[in-house]
Amino acid sequence: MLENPIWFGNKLISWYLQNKRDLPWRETKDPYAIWLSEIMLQQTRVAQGLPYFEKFLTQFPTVFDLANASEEQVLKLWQGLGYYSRARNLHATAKHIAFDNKGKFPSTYEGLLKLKGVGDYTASAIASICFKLPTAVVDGNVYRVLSRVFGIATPINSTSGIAQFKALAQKLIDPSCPGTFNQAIMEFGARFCVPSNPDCSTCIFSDVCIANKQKQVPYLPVKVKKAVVKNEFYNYLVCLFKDRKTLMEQRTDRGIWQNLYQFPLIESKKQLQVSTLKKDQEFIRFSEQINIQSISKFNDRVIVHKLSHKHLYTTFWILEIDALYEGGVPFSEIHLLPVPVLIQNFIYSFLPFKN
DNA sequence: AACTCGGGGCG
DNA sequence: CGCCCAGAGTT
Repeated sequence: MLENPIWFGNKLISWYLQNKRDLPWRETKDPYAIWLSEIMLQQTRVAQGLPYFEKFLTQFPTVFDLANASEEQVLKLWQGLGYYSRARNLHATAKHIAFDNKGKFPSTYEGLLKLKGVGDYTASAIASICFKLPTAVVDGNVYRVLSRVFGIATPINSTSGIAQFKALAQKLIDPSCPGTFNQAIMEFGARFCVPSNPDCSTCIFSDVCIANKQKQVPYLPVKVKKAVVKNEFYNYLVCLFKDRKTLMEQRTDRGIWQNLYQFPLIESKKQLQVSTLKKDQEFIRFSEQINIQSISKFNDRVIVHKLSHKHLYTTFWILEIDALYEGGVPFSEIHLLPVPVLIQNFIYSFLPFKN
C-alpha cells in the first residue's frame, strides 16, 4: 500500500490542507515571487527567510526592479541571510530574465535548471508550483520523511542516495496537483516529521511507517559525515632514568588508542623546538616534578602519522633524567605493553641505541 | 566525490 | 557543541 502513490499523496495532502502555515509565497503563483522565495529558502529556515522575502518584494516588486538595481543594493538587502553567492546569482538571473527574456521565466524544468543559482530542487519547485509540472522536489525535509516512512538507510548525501530518493519522490508525486504535493511533503517534514523527537504516536503514517515500526526513527535519515582531516601536533616525552627505566601512561580518554600505552604526551598547536617546548605550560608542570638534565629531539624531521580523520605530526623528545625512579617501566619491559604503531615504531628504532 | 559557502535555532 | 535548515557551484 505504501507503494500506492495515490494513497501516499492523498494522505499527505489531506494533512497539509489542515495544517499548513499561512506563508506569503503560498498566495501567488507568480514565477518571480516563487523563484525569489525558493532561492532565499535554500538551506534557510522559513522563519529566517520570511522577513527578507517581504523586504525584497517591497523594494523590488518585479523582476525588472531587481534587474535594474545595483549588485551592491542587492547584497545590502541580503545582508545577514548568508550564502551570498545566492544573492549574486539572483541578481544575475534577474538581469537575464528581464533583459534577455522580456521578463518571462522559463516554463520547463530544463529551462529553469539553466538559470544561475537554480539546481534540481529549485527548478522542480518552480516547475511544479507555477506550471503544474510533475517534478518532485527533494530537500532536507523530503529526505527525512521518505527515509523514515519507507525505511531507506541509503546515505542521503551519497550519489546513489540522491538518485534513489529523487526516483521515489518522482514515483509518489500526485500529477494532478504536483505543486501542492511538493509543498505538502516539505511542510510535513518541517512541522511534523521533525529531525529529533517527532510525535510518531499521532502521525498519519504511524501504522505504515517502516522506521516507526522498527524503532529506527532516531537513526534516519542516514548521512555520511565527511571526514575532516585535522592536523594535530604530538610531543612524546621519552624519559631516560639512570636505572634504565622510562615513563609510560595509559590513554584512558575516549578517542583514538583508548587504553593503549604511550610516553607522556603533550599536544601543541604547532611544531615545537627545544626552546618553545620549554615554554609550554604543560611541559613546565611536567618538568617541575623531575630533574631534567638534557632535552633533545629524537627525530629532527617530524613524523607524520596518518589516521583516517587526523594527521599526527609527532616529535619524540629524549629527556635525560638525573635520578632513579621507582614507578618507571624498565626499557626491557616496554615491549610487553600494548602501544600504538606510532609508538611501536619509535621503540624499534630507538631501543637498539640503548641496549 | 568532496569542498565551500553563513547565519541562526535547537537539544 | 554538533546537527540541521524549502541546496548550488566549483574543484
